[in-house]
Amino acid sequence: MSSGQSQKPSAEAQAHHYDPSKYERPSVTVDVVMMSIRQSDLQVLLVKRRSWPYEGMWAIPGGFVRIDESLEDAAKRELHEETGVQDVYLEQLYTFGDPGRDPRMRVITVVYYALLDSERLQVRAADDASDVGWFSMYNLPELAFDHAKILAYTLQRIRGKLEYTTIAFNLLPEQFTLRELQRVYEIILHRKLDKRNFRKKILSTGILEDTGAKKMEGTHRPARLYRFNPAAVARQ
Amino acid sequence: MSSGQSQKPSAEAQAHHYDPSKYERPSVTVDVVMMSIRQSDLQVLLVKRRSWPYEGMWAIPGGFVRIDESLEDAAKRELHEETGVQDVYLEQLYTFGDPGRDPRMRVITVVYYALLDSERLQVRAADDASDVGWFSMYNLPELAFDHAKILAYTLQRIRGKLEYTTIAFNLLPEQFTLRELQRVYEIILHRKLDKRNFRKKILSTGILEDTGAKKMEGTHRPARLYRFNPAAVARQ
DNA sequence: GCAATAGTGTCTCTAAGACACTATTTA
DNA sequence: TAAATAGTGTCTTAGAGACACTATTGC
Repeated sequence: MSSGQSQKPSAEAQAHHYDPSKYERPSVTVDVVMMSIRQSDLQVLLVKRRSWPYEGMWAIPGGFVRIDESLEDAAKRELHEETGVQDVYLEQLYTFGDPGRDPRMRVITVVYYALLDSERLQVRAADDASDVGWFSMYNLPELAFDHAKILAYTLQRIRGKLEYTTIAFNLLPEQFTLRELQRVYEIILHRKLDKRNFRKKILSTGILEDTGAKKMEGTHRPARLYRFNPAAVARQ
Repeated sequence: MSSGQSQKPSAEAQAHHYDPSKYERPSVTVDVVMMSIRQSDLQVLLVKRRSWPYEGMWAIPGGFVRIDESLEDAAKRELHEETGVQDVYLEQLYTFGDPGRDPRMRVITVVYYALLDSERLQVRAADDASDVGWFSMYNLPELAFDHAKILAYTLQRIRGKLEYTTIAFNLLPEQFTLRELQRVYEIILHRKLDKRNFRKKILSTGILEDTGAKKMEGTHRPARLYRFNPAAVARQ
């Protein structure tokens, strides 16, 4: 049970009168892996540590879960504080809680990841004053705690989800071309995809809606702009 | 970051001298969804609550995470206490932490699930004295807390994993017939599978090894006994 | 030889992947 | 008309699923 009392017969006596306040409790934090497509690359937002332990190293942003907020609310708050954006795709990744992962005390961290449309981020581009920065998921700096492991696991997860979900759309603005969508897939999967097969597959699912508009850019044929059609996903 | 200190510039002053002991902390428990194939059914081990809240209702077994044990160790301990078995397939499912999910206090629970070979369980069959019982995942009693939601999510997860992993083997003894393996798939997916297609697909993966032995049982042709070959999985 | 379960092969259909040319725009 | 990117179709192959009969055992 997920409760304050154990129900095992073997431990019944203590369990029944268990007072959790008597026991030392771990701290619970929420860390948020915020990713976006920037400079044709999959990048993650990291913060630089200013004190022991791991002073000067980069870390995934996070903080304590407040006593009256849900885990997801804590993650949303963290996300908003760091990037200023709201209404973002957010998903729980995994909970890491090995004793000793933080030398100061026992910390259990529930990790979420967020996929951000870079266009909505540009507002806070000046944020890069000092100790917050975007890094390529393929070329990370030295990371504090077990954060290298967490980012490796995140990448694995979003690659898996890319195949059978619509998470890629969260990295693009509302309207986008098929080529832009293909680039998102290529960047995350880290390999080239065949243009004809990609378009055939995506369009055959029916999850895209032609907006009728075209993206004029440069001295070449303009591309159609599509829009994600959530209704089509539900229909499947 | 997954640590005791926030690194946001905005909160730097407090963050730098943050003392987590000043704040009210949530409790952290580990709940374990223990499942096994029993009576041609997918069953789950539940414990009956003896006190408020949800008195008399059934719940997923669980307990507090000790300050010096990992989450997985806590889950293993819980599993061993309830079933007496060790070396079991165990995987983290999800972390549930909405405020109010336990009316007594803020409890964040990291849920694991375990798939047990029913043959190894028979030793403790007499355990069903009073407040521990096996229930069909398809016909659950009224459950305490948010445990109905947790079990629904568990079923969804193992169905997904069945397709692209080898978790099914954890529900069978070391040697088993193809018919027995097919029954495991049918019970979890909750639909009939075609015998020829099932055998073709499983055997084509090469993850099974013919033991040479046969299972004689009843008045009919005996079936070949196979063994799971983990080496073949790695090779894939 | 009867009852009961084990074990086997073919055909169809769909989806994935390899692969190269035409269309449209601006300068 | 040149440069640059958008957009399109066919063939092959692999895997999924529908489908029915023969093989082996104990009694």
